[in-house]
Amino acid sequence: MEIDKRSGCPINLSLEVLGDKWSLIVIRDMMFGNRRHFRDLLTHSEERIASNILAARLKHLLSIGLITKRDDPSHSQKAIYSLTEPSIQLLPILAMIGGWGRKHLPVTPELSIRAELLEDGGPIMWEEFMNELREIHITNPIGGTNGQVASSVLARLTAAYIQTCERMEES
Amino acid sequence: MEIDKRSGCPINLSLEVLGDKWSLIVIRDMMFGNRRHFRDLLTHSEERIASNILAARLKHLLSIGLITKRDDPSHSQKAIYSLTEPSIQLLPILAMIGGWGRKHLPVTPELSIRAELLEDGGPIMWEEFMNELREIHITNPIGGTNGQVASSVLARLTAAYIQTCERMEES
DNA sequence: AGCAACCAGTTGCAATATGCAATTGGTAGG
DNA sequence: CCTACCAATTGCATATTGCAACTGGTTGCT
Repeated sequence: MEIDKRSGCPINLSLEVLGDKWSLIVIRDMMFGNRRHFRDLLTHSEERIASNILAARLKHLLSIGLITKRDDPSHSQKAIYSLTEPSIQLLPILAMIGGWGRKHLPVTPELSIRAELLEDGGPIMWEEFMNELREIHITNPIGGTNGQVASSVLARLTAAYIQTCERMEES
Repeated sequence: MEIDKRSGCPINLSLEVLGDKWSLIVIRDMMFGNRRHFRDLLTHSEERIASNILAARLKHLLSIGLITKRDDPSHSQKAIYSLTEPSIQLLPILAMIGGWGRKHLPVTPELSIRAELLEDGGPIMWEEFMNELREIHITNPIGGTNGQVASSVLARLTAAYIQTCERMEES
């Protein structure tokens, strides 16, 4: 991949790690769409990522510790990808990037719901959400896969989002 | 360049516009290093961007309205690049990206000074800084080029930064 | 047992983007 | 007139992305 080390500037290093068109999309889907399997990330995303690129991104994110990979006990060849503390701490940045895009770019209203909720919620909601993510991805990464999560913020966000996605897939 | 429109999601659109390895670096140098000319951006940056790539990025940023270009009255073929309101509003995001990198990546302490000051300053300082940027880049884009700016925040930030850069160029 | 559907990827190949060095046409100052 | 500087551009090698088809394996159903 890329291990240039162009400079040790924090912004530059962050960009060397996350500054491409797909890494943050993958993290976004894991974070807000609760997508934890290869197939989920591949097919249920708006942007139709190609399988080889998804594989490369996951490998890369894995190698720098932004996600982890576990076997899914329910299916011998299924893998569960989880966020880690560093990637969970990207939440405020993703929230602000969404807010910026919503303000300055030609976004689709339906797909902006998530960004809008996050923006309205502010730092307090972000903290709450991050705690839920820690629970789901770090404390109990296996159980969090299916729907038994009682997390209110994630539930609120994904409900609106998944509904929209499915509505758009039909049409 | 790229006008895919993979989806209208705010995060995705932002990434389509800024999700590469150089665009935010250029904005960073204009914003925090007060670099307004091609030559400045080309040679006085840590990461040694190539001239063709810098030209392509500037053209791209220009085309989407994140920067503007004016003739420099002091030199007929010199151009002054300025930030616009949308790119000035990227400041909090750059500040947070810097903070994240500082926390999770192997940054160089000297080059982290800027990110540290920004982080410590918090949203209040960001507002102040953004107002200074509006003054320098929008209200009075020509005069702001050389050193007569009395802006305290920018002065504080760039002083530490430029000093470091020069120290490193010597060695 | 047999078969279709699903699983996480991999492969080959074309299209794009990036990185580097050299060069361009023009201006400024001495 | 000559050197230094200006904002790029060109040609060419390498790296990354994007697309479609395919792999080897597992699961659930009948």
